[in-house]
Amino acid sequence: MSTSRQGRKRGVRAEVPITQEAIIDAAFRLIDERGGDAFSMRAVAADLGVFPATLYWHVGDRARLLGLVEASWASAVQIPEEIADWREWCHELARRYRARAHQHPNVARLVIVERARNIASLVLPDAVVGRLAELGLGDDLVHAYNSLVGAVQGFVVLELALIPDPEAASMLEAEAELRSLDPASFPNITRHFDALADRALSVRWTDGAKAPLDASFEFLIDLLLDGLDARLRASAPNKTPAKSAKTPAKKTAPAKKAAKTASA
Amino acid sequence: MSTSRQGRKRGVRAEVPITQEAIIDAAFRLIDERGGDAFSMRAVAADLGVFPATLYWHVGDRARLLGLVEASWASAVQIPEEIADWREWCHELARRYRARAHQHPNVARLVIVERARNIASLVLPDAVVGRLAELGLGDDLVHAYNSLVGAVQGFVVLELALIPDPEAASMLEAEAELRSLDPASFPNITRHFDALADRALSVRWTDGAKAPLDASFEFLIDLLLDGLDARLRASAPNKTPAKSAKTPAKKTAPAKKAAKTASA
DNA sequence: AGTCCACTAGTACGCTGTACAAGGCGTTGT
DNA sequence: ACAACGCCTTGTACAGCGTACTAGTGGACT
Repeated sequence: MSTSRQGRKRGVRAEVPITQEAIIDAAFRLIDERGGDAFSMRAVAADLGVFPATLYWHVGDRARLLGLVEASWASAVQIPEEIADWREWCHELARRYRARAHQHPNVARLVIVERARNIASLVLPDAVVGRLAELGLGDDLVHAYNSLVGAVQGFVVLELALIPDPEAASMLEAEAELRSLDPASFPNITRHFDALADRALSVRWTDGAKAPLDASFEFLIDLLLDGLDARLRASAPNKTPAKSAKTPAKKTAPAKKAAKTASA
Repeated sequence: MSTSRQGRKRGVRAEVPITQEAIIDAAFRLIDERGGDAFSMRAVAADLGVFPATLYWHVGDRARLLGLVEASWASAVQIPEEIADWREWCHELARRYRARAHQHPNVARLVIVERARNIASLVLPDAVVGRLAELGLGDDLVHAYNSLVGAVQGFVVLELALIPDPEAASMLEAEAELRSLDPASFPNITRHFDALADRALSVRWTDGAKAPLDASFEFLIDLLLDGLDARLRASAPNKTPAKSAKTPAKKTAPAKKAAKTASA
């Protein structure tokens, strides 16, 4: 990785110019390829063949760099266009958000929780607020927003959370430990072990990046949107704010793009 | 905090015996009072008036100590008894879990995401699995479990996530930054700013521990349980697996303990 | 009385984030 | 043409981190 050892003179400029974007890219690659634990100011500087203080000159401290990495990560998730039905729109955005997280799980792990606040990370929230505001939720707007965002982001964080440590031995050890749980202490987990094994949030030994919980995520999103839809229906029974989805439960709904007429 | 400076001779036992529980308690108090950043092996050792190596003798490395702190934290949330209705039961357990997190936010922040896996932290999952298994969800059991656990834990994690840093100055700065967002870039957030200000997940400047999102949490739980209930109703319309809650939407449902006859 | 072992003092190594002085180079002003 | 300034980097330094490691004391047991 390290492109060139330090052999330059004192104030000489690097042969390849050190820009803020180059530093962000290097940090992103470092985290992505070698994991979050490998990320440090020194490691990023070494990757660029540069002393650590250089990073402080260009981007600032560690938290700021992580914030920029977050912005770079989040900027790749596109806001769905041309989806008229608000439920399909929310569903698709959630899918894209999670897909981006699974694309770079090491980055997502660091970035979603640390949440160094930066303006760039507000474009997704703004889009969600805009779509929900059309529904006429009134005072519940902020609660609907928090519920959707919190549940989706939170699920992804927990799904991608590291189990114990990246040693292969300890993974087998974790599996053996879970398989030999005492039925007297944990009667329910042991009884339904086959249904839960390596698929339930605390009953697994494989990383969420390697064993994704796709079906559970779809289930969660459907649960939330069904609940929200029911609430809308109850408060205003005969006013369809958008193309109301009739099928309430059928999961694996194909994301067929509903006509044009987006962005009222 | 530090009880006694190092003045003892080489192999002499500490005047107050150093047990595993004492170390866990010291770590818990340290994190709780001075924040997660203040937590280190050396700081815990200093609090006990002892050298760091002593901790490694009694509990092992940092990850293991954090796992024990998690167990101590989680063991205080009691599983509801004598609540017949499964929805009220789930709601109450979620409330207690979150209440425990808000009781020690600094500890919860560290512990929920790092999730050093330990057996002790499986008693809550086991209880949830047991209650959900009664509903006859079939293959959806694991998905219902993941949805509830993921959403609840995830929401709490994001709610308690630190905003930028604990300086008072930067909080005002963050507020000013959010108040002066460009309406051209973020039209929806700025339009509904009054409804979102300091109450929406990415549009706030106060710590979740100081400004809890109670109403949003209740909203989320209702959403999830309503959705799950609708799913049950749809798959088996005329079989009431438990006392079916009739009111689907009315939030701020008082947690009146429904009769006895728990644990079938 | 002798032996062992549980347990702690103390040291050491390599790592971290980040502040700071020092100095070379391109650009600009005169 | 020459001087001065300011950008950008080198290099050093400091305090703190996790965690091995050795040394050695006291009490318990044989």
